[in-house]
This record gives sequence, structure tokens and C-alpha cells, in this order.
Amino acid sequence: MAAITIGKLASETGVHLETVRYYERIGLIPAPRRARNGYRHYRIEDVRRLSFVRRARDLGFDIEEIRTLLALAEPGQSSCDEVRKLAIAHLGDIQSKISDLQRLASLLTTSIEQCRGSEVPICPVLDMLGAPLA
Amino acid sequence: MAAITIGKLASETGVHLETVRYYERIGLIPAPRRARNGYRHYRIEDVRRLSFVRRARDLGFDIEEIRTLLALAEPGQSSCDEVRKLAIAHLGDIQSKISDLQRLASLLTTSIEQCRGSEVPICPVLDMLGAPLA
DNA sequence: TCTTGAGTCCGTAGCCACTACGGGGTGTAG
DNA sequence: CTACACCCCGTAGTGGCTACGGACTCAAGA
Repeated sequence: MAAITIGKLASETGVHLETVRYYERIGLIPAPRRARNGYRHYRIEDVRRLSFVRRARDLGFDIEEIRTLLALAEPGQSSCDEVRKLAIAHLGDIQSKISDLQRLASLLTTSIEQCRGSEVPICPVLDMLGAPLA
Repeated sequence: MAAITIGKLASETGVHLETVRYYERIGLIPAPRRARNGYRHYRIEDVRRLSFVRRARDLGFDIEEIRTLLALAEPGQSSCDEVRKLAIAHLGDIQSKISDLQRLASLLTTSIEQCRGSEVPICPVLDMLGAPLA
């Protein structure tokens, strides 16, 4: 069986190779043991940990939140409540982002639709940009 | 009537003072005339232009898109079609962001809801993230 | 055996769109 | 005259990567 090099870890987890080094540098993942040639050698746990990080990033958690989640995920912590709190807070963020974007989308949609009768004197999109937002 | 200084421009438009200087540096807004003491002196058009920029930023257009919009908004351009195209493309971006976020929100919601019967053996949120580490 | 090409090492710099900092000059009100 | 707000400038920091350059190492083919 081949050792898990950084390239293997990267392709297994879908995390960019340079990003793996970056995560190590900022202490998000532990520094692995090195082979005689200086190459990083990872273990299965490292693949799991990095996959966790990746999924959390995909879900929009920021690095600090992930640090907390990782700590809470340590065995012997069993503080589901704290994880829950973090997740709820994060969900709130996501939902307010969604409604912001929906507001923008409807504003844009309205302006774009007014372009229909192309003989409008002023471009409705530019007009909207030049007028105060509701 | 008092001259429009950078601070005034900033507060009128809601754009951070340092950001005004930044916009000037990257050529998004023109460099204004200077008073004898070196202070920037803006005109009414500058307030309008910066307000336009600000609203476009609020709508999520990036700097390059705004450069284009500003060029299209110049008198004598009257290319509503191009503005429309840009707006439609941008709307597409926004809508895909919305659906991404909605997917995330429902994933998170599901995991959080499973926390209810707090006697679950594994934290469902961590579980979803790929959890039991080590 | 030699060579080629892929993989890895490292530090540093770039990306976007700001924001903050430090150290100075200026303008104005009490 | 003294506060204190305002302005000047260049530079560095933010988050989360991504890219670059030059050196080393390793595995496979001629």
C-alpha cells in the first residue's frame, strides 16, 4: 500500500494541494510526520479530518467556526448542544443572506422586465442604479 | 455653500472615506480637483457617480462590472441592451447563489432538527459533517 | 544508466474589496 | 491659544485561498 502523500490527500478530499499546506500553516490541521525525503505522510484520520473541514467550508462555515467544530468533535466532548448552537447561528446567517439576495433579485428582475418595450427613454436598470434603493 | 470634501462625500453616499480614496486609486472614480491645502474638492456629479457605484456594489456587482456599467451610463451610449445583458447575467449569478444557500439551509435544518430528542448517540450535525473524528 | 516528467519541498507574492494604522499637516470653535 | 476634528499620504493587514519560482526527489522508459 502506498503512503498518503499530500497530493493523494488533496485528490481524496477535493481540497487543493496548496490549500492543504495553508491549513497546516494556520494550524487547522495538524502537521503530519515526514518521510526521510521530507515528504508529508498522512494517515487515514487526516483524510477524515480534512473531509470534515471541506464539507464545513462547503456549508459556508468560516475557518474559526471550523476550529470550534473540530474541538467539539473531539472524543470526550459530547457537547451536542454547543454544536447545535453554532449550527443554528450559522443557519441564521445563511437565511439572512438568502433574503438579501432575494430582495436584490426582485429589484433586478423588475428593472430588467421594464426593458421590454425597448423604446423607453431611460434605461430602467441604470435608472434603478441612479435612484435610491428601497 | 461649503465645498464637498471627502468626508462630506463619504457621509452623503454612505461610502467609507478610505474606500473613496481606494476607488480613486483604482480609477473607478475620477480624481477631483484639489484645494490650495491639498484637500479634495468634489462636485455634485461626483456625489451622483459615487452613489451609483455604491448601489451597484450593494446589488453585488463587482468592480469590473461597475466600470462597464459606468461606461454604458455615459451620455451618448444609449446601449440599454448591453446593460440589460449584464444585469441578466448578474441576476443569474444571484439566483444560483440563492439556490446554493437554500440547499445548505435545508441540510443544516435537517441536522439541527434531529438534535431534538437529545439522547441521540451521535451529534447529527457533526455526523452530517462527516464526523466522529478519531 | 541516463533522462524525462511528475510529484514534492519551501517561502513569498498576488487576488478582491476593502479597512486600519501611523505620522504628519490644516481648519475651526471656544 | 488650545483642543480637536478633519484631511493628507503610503503601507500593511484582512480572509481564504491560489500561483509562482527554484530546488529537490522519485518512478518509469530508452
